[in-house]
Amino acid sequence: METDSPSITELADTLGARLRAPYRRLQRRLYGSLELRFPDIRRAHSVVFRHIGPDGSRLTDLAAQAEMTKQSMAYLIGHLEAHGYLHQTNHPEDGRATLVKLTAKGRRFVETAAAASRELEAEVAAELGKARVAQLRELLVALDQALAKSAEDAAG
Amino acid sequence: METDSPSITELADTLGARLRAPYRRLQRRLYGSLELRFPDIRRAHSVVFRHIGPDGSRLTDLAAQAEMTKQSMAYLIGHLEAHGYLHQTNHPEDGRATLVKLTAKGRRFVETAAAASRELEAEVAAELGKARVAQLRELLVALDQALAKSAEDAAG
DNA sequence: ACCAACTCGTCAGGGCCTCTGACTAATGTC
DNA sequence: GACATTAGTCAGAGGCCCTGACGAGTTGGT
Repeated sequence: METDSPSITELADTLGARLRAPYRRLQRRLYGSLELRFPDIRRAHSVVFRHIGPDGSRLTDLAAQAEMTKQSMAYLIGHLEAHGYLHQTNHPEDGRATLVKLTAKGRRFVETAAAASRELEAEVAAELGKARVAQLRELLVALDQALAKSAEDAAG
Repeated sequence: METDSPSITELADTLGARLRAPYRRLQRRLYGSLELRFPDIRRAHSVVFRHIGPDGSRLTDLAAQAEMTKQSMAYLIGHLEAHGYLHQTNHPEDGRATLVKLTAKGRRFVETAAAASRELEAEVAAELGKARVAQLRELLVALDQALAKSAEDAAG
């Protein structure tokens, strides 16, 4: 209370800090609105829903897309299957593989999350105006590409 | 809805996804460049450096600013103290409290991280141009405020 | 000056999420 | 058919965050 001294790094006003603040806020709002209806789903599970294909995906592919180990992905999938969001079957073309698919409940979650996301974005648009939101989106895509490009240059 | 695309949610093109991509990339680049020189420091520790004041901070204040429990903050501080980035002393004005301060090594880390951040940002500016980076910053601040405001409205 | 209420930080314990290493079973290659 | 590769599992560990309970110190009312 007494030492209200300003933090060190936050003063640096890095681009990362500027990105982090709204990202965290958005996350909290979104998961906050979903946790009542889908209490089994936690943040870690979002990578599964983010990458799973409409016709199902292999565990290995999901793990690769999420940039995590197969074991970790299996842990997440196990939880979601136990709670009825996914089901696993033998892959029809590869006896080693499993095919992970959304159940009806899983699809319902994805749709609810998407709707909540759209609603949040509408609130933002009401504050900022559609034009500025569009501009922000465009700049974020450009930023991502710029980072990808300069990473390549650094590696090459 | 029944497309052949590899992902479901990523298609939704949410603002969160647009924010996440460059944020993650930035994080990876930044921590990647630091881990060789400061292998003891992991991502979880960043909240300590982010909030610690130039004259030190109390554990309780750091925990509150990081929005975590005092126990969790103590865990992080313990690690950083063990590796020489922080030191703890009795608080001169409150016998219950400790004062957590950066050591010289800790300050070196903060400065190195800030420099790496500036360098990354320069690379981005080289791609996008200074004007667009400034515009992006401004929009990110506006977005954060918009989210804060609409959260208030929802709560009130 | 006292005592109750509060606050600071710690100890103990647990859960979630991710990792590494070792393994089996199925597939692909020669 | 022999061998390397790939899909996924089992076992174990560590990192990071939580809750609950606690002793020590501070604060405010009387």
